[in-house]
Amino acid sequence: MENKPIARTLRLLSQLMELHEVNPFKIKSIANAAFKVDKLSFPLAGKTVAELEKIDGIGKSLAAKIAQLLETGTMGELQEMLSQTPEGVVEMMNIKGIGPKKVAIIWKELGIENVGELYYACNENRLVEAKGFGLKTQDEIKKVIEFRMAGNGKFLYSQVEKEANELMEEIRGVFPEALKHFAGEFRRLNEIISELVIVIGSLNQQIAFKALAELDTLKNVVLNGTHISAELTNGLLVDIICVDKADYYYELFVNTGPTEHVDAVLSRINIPLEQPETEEIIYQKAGLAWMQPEIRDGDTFIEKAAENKLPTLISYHDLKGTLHNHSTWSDGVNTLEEIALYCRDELKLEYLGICDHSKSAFYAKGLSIERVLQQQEEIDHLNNRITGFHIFKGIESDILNDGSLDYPDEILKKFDFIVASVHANLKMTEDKATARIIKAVENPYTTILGHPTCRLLLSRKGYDIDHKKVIDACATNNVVIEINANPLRLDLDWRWHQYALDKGVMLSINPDAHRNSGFHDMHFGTNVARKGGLTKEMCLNALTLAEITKVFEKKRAGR
DNA sequence: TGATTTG
DNA sequence: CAGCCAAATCA
Repeated sequence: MENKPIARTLRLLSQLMELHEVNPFKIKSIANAAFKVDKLSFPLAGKTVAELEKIDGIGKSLAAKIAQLLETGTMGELQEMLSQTPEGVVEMMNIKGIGPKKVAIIWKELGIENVGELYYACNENRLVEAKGFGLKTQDEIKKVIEFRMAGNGKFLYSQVEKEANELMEEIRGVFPEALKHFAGEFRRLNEIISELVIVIGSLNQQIAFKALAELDTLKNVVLNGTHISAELTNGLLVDIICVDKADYYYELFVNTGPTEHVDAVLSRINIPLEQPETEEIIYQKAGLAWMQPEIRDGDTFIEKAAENKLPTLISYHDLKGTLHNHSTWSDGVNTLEEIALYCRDELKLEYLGICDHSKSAFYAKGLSIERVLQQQEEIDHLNNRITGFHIFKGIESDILNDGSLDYPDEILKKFDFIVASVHANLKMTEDKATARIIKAVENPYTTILGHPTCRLLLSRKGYDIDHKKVIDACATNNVVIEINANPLRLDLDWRWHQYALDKGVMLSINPDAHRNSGFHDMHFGTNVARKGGLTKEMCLNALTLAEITKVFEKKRAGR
């Protein structure tokens, strides 16, 4: 078991204890341990009880609990608590805006036992009756539940990828001869997946059904004509379509979708389309260059395909460095040196931009002015010691309420580059939020605008901004926009990439890594950048060390 | 820590 | 009765 699930289990335990009003000191120590476990740079699995006890924040009783969790997969105390709590009540604690204290009131005072009932109660205006709740909280809860309902059954690409590939491997194992490929949203590299579609050619559906029903990765396998519907173990719907070998490429094209794209392409074909032998032939007959699945969403690229002017999409291996990352100086897990060596030796990158949190981000151990100076000293040392690599001094500066950055100019001056992003006060009207961001973009010290909308996919809407105005401001002020590569963010949304690129705004695929494994997220960032049509020429961190050094210097000279 | 909501 | 404080929650 990895540390993440351990931390999650401990947090759940602490929340349940709070719900059931257990001794607050106990709750505190468990919540604290959950936080600490999540921040450890080494795995807990395999440690003995004695070793566990030595870890800061873990005492005798917690060591025993974690050992039990590692051994049995659960904890007695947790099971005990869960048995005393309706499932729906546990689920309510995942709703942003209400914590254990408020859930306890909803459950015990109002007798509400699941999210559906809670939604109903909001609509009936019953929540305002309870103490601690007012109209604003009720409205907020209602909105959050509606957002969750809209995302029901949907998964992040990152949550699907591993299981999807395992399933494909299994299918390959069972039917090595058959043509087969992902289609649908997954093939188009969409950030959110509501159904996993696979097309198999040259296979009888009866035979396929029997074999697939045996697989461990699938449940609820049902045969329905040429379709086999099923679910992954995580609950994602799977649609496996069995077609004749001769129809395979046509069906693959149609089922890759989206419908608007398929219709648009097929409507350009006048001659009968007889069982094409590749997807390319379909596009060719439509007078189009073949389009990668990821650029088939929207209508931006069809025109370019007609003129044979499709962009050469960026790929992961074009990335030469990584900007916007966190170290132990703020809320990251790895030390500066560990990160630098990992980037140089494992990822084969030329440079690293370190952007720990700025001083206002208290919850993330944001750097005081003094700590900024100390960190920069350490970076100088490391740059002297570590050869064939460069660390840029950056900061992720909070954009404060009024749009200003988080340090005085004398300090801002000391950074090689600055990522400016919003973290607090997300409930703003579109006008105010846009003005706030634009003010930050106009600041001569801002190099990159970080996660522009602050959204968390499937979990938080983020705030509305006038994308055009913000992008225009970036164009005039020579500010790069981040594609935050965290699979929950992917913000700037790919639907705005072309608009930005047309305005001459560069984009940067930033992992926002808080641990070395977080650099992997650049794959997800690259996926959506491809959807947006990003080329390596317009990607800031695809520049070589020499090139990006010049870009930073030029920006600094311009202020 | 600091903002927001509520009582 | 305005304004302040305390508690819960989030980032």
